[in-house]
Amino acid sequence: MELRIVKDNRRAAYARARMAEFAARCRRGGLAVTPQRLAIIEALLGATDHPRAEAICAEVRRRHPHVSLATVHRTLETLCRIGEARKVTTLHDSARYDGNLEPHHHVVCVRCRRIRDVEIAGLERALAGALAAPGFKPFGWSLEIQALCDDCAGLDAGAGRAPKSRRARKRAAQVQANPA
Amino acid sequence: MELRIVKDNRRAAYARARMAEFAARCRRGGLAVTPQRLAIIEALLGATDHPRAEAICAEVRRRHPHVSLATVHRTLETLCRIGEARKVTTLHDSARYDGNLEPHHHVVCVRCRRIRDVEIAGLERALAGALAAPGFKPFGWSLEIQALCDDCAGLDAGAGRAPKSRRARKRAAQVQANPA
DNA sequence: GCGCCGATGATAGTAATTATCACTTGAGAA
DNA sequence: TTCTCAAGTGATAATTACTATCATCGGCGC
Repeated sequence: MELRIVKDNRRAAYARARMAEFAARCRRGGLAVTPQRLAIIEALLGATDHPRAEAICAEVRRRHPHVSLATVHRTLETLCRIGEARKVTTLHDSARYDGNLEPHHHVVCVRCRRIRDVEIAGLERALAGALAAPGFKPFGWSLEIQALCDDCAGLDAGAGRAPKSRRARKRAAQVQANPA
Repeated sequence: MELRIVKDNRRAAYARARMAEFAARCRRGGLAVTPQRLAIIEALLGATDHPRAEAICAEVRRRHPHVSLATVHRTLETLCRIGEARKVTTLHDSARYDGNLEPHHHVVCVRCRRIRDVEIAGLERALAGALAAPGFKPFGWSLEIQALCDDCAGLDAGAGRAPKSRRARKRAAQVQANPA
């Protein structure tokens, strides 16, 4: 298996294509198309460094100095919900530790924050030697599977009840649409 | 490729083995063996739910009610540094967003928090169908490669200078030993 | 053009770390 | 065993990244 760093220069065309259909996608997702949302998705598509909300906000403010950081936070979460963005740091709420040093991977319920260890037979072998990303010295790796656990999937299918995460109980409503 | 949830009942023996060599490993890492550290690694090895610092602290306090939450935070990071624990949430500092919806993966510099997109040819195909973890409804997945970027590796090899992350500049010193 | 409900800005509030610092203690030296 | 001292700890203040609240604004369906 071969690893290849994604080139930044591929991005311009991709960003243009995404911007072209953004308004339609918003409406399809039941969202109003606002100048803030346009500016935020544009800034996100223009960045290849997986920015934080603060960085997006700074970029957006170059043209729209009035935009609030709170709006940027809210909008980025909204974009993830309708599938227009991904959060790289799935469970960034709080640090989670693992005593298991054997090679293994994780299934994560994005709603209740449950994490289970899983083993994937053959994956180590298949990836061996493929992790030498140019410009980096790798020392570990792990596969993360984003999911809803059966309990949470049941809740979502039903009426939608409160999640158990710390920050943001309202996440309940948000996660609803994320897993297509 | 086949996925298998790691059974909790395997853990007791594993935990015992790890505890048996913990003191020696601490000394090898240049760390004092304190009752707090013993209690914390024991609590971590006794848990299969990838606990937060607060949960570890609660467990530890059942026997050592005086232990400080700050010590638990510090110790967990220390354990990661000497390789006795793993942090599941590699970049939990702050939320990072990605506008790239194409299937891809990430190389992460744990020191300067740089993230690059990478593609791994054949990985999608190899894993197809293998992600059905019993008890979960998966909707996404991604491989994370933990690394030092060349810049940071250079710094570490040299004298060890300040990192760029937000929280915790002292992390500089800590990361030093992690990538074996 | 009108009106409504979602969206936004400003700001206060919250939670998870992290820093600080005085005091304690593990562990090698004597 | 006792001594010494740097590493480790507890208590708590400080920081930071979000999240809630709420008055106001403005897309968008009519």
